[in-house]
Amino acid sequence: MSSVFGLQMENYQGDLSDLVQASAAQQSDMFPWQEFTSDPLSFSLSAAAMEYHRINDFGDPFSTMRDPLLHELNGSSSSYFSSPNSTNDHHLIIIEDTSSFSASGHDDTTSPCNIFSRVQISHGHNSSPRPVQPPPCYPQVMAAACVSPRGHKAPAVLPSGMLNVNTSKGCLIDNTTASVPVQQISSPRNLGIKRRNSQAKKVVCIPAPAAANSRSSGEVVPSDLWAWRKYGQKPIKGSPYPRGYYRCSSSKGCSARKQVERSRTDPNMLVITYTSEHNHPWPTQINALAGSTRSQSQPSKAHASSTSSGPKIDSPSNSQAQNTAKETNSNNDTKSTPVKEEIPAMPKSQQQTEDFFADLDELELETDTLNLLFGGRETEDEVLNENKAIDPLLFDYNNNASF
DNA sequence: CGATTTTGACCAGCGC
DNA sequence: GCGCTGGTCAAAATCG
Repeated sequence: MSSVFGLQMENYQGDLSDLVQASAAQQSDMFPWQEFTSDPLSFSLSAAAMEYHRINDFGDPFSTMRDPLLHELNGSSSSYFSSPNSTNDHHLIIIEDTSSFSASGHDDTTSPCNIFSRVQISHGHNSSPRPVQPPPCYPQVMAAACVSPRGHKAPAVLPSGMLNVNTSKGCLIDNTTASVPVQQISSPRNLGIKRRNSQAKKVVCIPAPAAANSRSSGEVVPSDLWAWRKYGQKPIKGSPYPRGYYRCSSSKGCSARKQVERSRTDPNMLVITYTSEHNHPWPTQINALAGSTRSQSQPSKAHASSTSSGPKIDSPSNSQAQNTAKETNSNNDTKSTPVKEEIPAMPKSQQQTEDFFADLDELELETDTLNLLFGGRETEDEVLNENKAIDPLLFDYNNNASF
């Protein structure tokens, strides 16, 4: 299973998938990951959780990006998680990019340089990164973490709580030190693109869990904790894979959108582009249901083979689980649904990582403790922040401790 | 019946 | 100005 996660600037000049690859290569060059691969898992979930909370408590430009898959990438620090299994290391490298690249090669000058993040999980140190030249103004700050696949229950999900991202500070620094982006600002055409791409975007590159077992035309959409409704699909020039367009269905009026497409260079990778922000908190058990997709409302079916107990509709993570189940169900559907999440068979090499996620229970406990440490939140904003700070996936992990 | 997915059509921006 | 491409809309189909 591919193990590259990437969160990066949307407005990167060139193919996003290429960027993903480039990111992997660059990061490998920039950071001696192998030095981390031996780090015991104990390194730290707790430390990461602490850092995560610290980040969220002290604010972050991404904090407004309530997408659970995104905002959790906020933060500063370079915590790193390593799989106990060094032979199957999945390194989540979170990089915050300060630059603003236009997907069409133009600079988006309106976008704060630090509103985009880049997350990436490099392959294990055994893998040889491609000698790709990093794009201009590449992120100089990153955090790394080892993220194990969710296994058969939740593929391609970013364990938000596990992620630590560099704060905007690093980005700002990078931005100021970057020598490339400036030159991209001038073309009059940029203005047009700027208008179109004026909204902040985040690109998340994650492994396509269903690549191995999905339908040939199928696409695995890793679930995040939001409810998404597909409103379009378009073939993308230069890519054999269509791009799916989704909008948030958790709340009416929410302008949050995301695009899901496979990397043209690495079909095992999914490039998810998030646009706009959610104007509502994370899906609660109520709105998660309300906004859930058709398949999401089939928890019983989704978890039919699951050892978990009954439908899980009481947390955002459940929504996610349902999303995952949704994709799984799609395999059984006679109707062909190109864009579906699927639950990949867990590779043996990843089975060991289950322990890793099992440990997340402990992490959640620690998270709760941290919440206490950081004081109670009584105002609505505080509650909201807390909502953003707590990784719903952690709940999912707990609820699905059996996987 | 309500919500979602599918898919062709439409629109806007960009390159030539 | 025209064609290409990407993003969105909306009607029909689908599903529980």
